Amino acid sequence: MKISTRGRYAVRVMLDLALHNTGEYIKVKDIAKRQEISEKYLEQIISILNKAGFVHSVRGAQGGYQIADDPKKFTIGMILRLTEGSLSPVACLESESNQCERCDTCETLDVWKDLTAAINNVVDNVTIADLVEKHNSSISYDYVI
Amino acid sequence: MKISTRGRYAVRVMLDLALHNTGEYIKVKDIAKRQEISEKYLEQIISILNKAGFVHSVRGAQGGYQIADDPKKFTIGMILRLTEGSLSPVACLESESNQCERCDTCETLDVWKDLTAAINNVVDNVTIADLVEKHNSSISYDYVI
DNA sequence: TATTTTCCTATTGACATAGTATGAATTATT
DNA sequence: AATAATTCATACTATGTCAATAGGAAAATA
Repeated sequence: MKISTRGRYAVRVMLDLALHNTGEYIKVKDIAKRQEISEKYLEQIISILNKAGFVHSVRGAQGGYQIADDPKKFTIGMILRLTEGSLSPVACLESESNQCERCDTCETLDVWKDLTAAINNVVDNVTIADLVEKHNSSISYDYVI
Repeated sequence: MKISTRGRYAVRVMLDLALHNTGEYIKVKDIAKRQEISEKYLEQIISILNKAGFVHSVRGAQGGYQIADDPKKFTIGMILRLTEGSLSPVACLESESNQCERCDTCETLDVWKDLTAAINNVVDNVTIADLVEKHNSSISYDYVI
């Protein structure tokens, strides 16, 4: 029941791009340095985000990445589902084709349905913008104290 | 983000033992047949339940297993945590020693905390007795219709 | 042309999952 | 006492995923 680094790093990449969205393109190298993540591994992860249109890229010197839309538009759920696949804790709830023959009489299925709903309810109601806001408010606390 | 067969089978074993709790000891072979799970694999899983005291066993001919207490006493969460380990989706929330150095400034940590709480809230509020009840009520529907 | 960057794909080591296999220990039955 | 039935313990295996690492091609800028 773990979210892999792939999914967690993807969220951090999106947040990093949102926080540093000055108009310039942001290099993987810089994200990797800030987030303390392997450059080469990050390349793979950001490539997933890129293919899905969550970020857009410019190649070559002075190239890099930008977040592709308003941070409000990206929920944690979207990012995790993209990078991790379905967040349902059992395969039977992913698609019709994954259903087993016991589904009709499965006494435990409702638990997994409730669990899936609870998970979705959390991750679909937090956006990158929320994390940006949280970050900014914690920054200003540092100032005040 | 998947619950493995180990955890899911463990829940089904506990439910099976609760449903067939006539006073006789129930053989792995019978559970395996009803649940369509490999006998040998089930042995390993029920052995975990046994060591934790969730079931108790009698060896030898006519031996087998019984659920060790009132089905109300066993939540899905207890069973899953026993067989799967922590249900927290990130390692940082499992124990002090798993915390990384970025914990203090980690903007995503709150999401994982909320997610953990949501998961726990579901699995800790469903007991084996609830599943028994659900099973019995669906049985009686079959009668009526 | 040289440099910087993204893009693409292959490979690797470690680990977990989902079993299978073998047999020892224990108890009831005959 | 012998046999059969059962749990208990441990080792093994095949497959897959994770978390990278590695090497270079393609594109854009300077």
